[in-house]
Amino acid sequence: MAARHEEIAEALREAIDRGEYRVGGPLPTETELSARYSVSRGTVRQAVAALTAEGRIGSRQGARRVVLGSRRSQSFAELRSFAQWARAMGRTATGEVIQQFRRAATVEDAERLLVQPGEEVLQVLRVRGLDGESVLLERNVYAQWMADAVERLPADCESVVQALYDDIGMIFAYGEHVIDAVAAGAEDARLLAIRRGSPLLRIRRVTTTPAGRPIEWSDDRYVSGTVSFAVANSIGSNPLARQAGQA
Amino acid sequence: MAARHEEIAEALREAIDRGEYRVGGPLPTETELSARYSVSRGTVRQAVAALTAEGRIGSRQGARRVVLGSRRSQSFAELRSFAQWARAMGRTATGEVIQQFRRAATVEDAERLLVQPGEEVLQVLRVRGLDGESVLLERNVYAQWMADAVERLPADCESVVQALYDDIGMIFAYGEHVIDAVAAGAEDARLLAIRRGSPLLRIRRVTTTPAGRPIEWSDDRYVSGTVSFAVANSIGSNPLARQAGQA
DNA sequence: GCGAATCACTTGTCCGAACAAGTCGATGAC
DNA sequence: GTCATCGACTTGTTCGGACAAGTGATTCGC
Repeated sequence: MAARHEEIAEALREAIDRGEYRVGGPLPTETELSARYSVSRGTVRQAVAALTAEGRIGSRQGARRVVLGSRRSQSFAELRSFAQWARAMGRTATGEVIQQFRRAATVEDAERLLVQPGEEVLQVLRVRGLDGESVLLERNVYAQWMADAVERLPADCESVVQALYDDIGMIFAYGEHVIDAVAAGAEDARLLAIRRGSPLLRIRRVTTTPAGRPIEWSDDRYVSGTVSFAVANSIGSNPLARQAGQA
Repeated sequence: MAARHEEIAEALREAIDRGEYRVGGPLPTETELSARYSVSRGTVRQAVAALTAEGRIGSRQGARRVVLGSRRSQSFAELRSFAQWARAMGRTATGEVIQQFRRAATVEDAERLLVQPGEEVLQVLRVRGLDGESVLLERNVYAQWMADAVERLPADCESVVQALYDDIGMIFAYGEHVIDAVAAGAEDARLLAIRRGSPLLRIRRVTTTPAGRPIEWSDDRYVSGTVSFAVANSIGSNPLARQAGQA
């Protein structure tokens, strides 16, 4: 954290969590904040824009900004890495590779990974746990240029993202996620030790490098009751979009 | 749409959808865009910041911005209104009130709606359909100051949000949502005409006015396979946060 | 007493400038 | 051929200013 506007944003977050600014109450004006932190109004606006995007404060032209709520849960540790998130929550993540093999890319694979159909891809099936309990079944398909590095990982690798960063400097920069609910199939039920037909929260995503190159796509299924996702939206910006159901 | 930076953002969105900028390819530089649209660099940055937040483009210091993907689905029609979303998808939404009564606020109600425990609230149970098929069970609790207006609505009101806006100018400005999966209970199964234990996608949310005053909280349960949610995240900003499971 | 107009204040938009930090290809040394 | 250096280019950060647009309390007229 170097940028001044990030420091200010963090200071405001902490002030809200401390209760310095009451929920439902007003935030100081831009002019007052710029005086307090000795920065220009533009820098203050960058800071409050971040809080607005997080749903912590509301903003309307002409009126003071309003504190909408304080984040009870750790809002760090986001979608990126299961292990990082677990650690931030004070829990321990485990992982185990059940199946791993190379195959030719299907049309679907090719479309998501921006490669040619028939090109080789690496498919991996992992079960992941939290404090010893299995909570997540992960089906990943990696692009060919990533396959070697993934195959070198130990079968019980705790954090894939971290390991790939340490090994080859790979950064998972962007992700696109589709969330829905499905019933556990036979394989799901067996590997997660739950009953067939149990509800699972399914997240399908495509991850890319900072340069926009697709790395992998994944089908993650969480056991009901173990994990939930939170998102804030405002009349101006809607980070989450609802889509019609289709497989 | 009046602001220049919004016009430019929309122009860029359309250009991406048209394929003018290839997926995986670079966007023009800020300097070039500011020349093309005859605006300052700051205005261009506001425009591209919007696309970055939507996950359409990636941005790194020093390198050109990259097109990450074009939104296939209508990215308008967001979390706000079920009916508005359905209409945008070219489908027709229906709604029917199953149950509606006033009761004293529980501690939980009071916390979410920022009112005193014991104060009167209005609870409503609705079933909503898409093209005649029941897909959503909605349990709402409205704050007292909203109760009269809600009770005046017809039982088969198609769009609650729209009706409340037309009646009393009420605007649903901010929402906080928690998403998980649950099994259908007895009541869920009966009202949605599905088997007990079927997976449901559950969205719990609190909605507030532009001034930050809580209007209602809601527990929405979608039949599996009918609706999914999409969200994009980047290394810099994560609109979606994962939370540990707890009821 | 009550509604309408007024007005100070606050946020939104846009400009132009300067410098810092990072990327990426070209150049050059070995 | 390979690798390090360099330099042009691009995005990130911050400043200061000006005006537009909207809010909310006060004042005023009736």
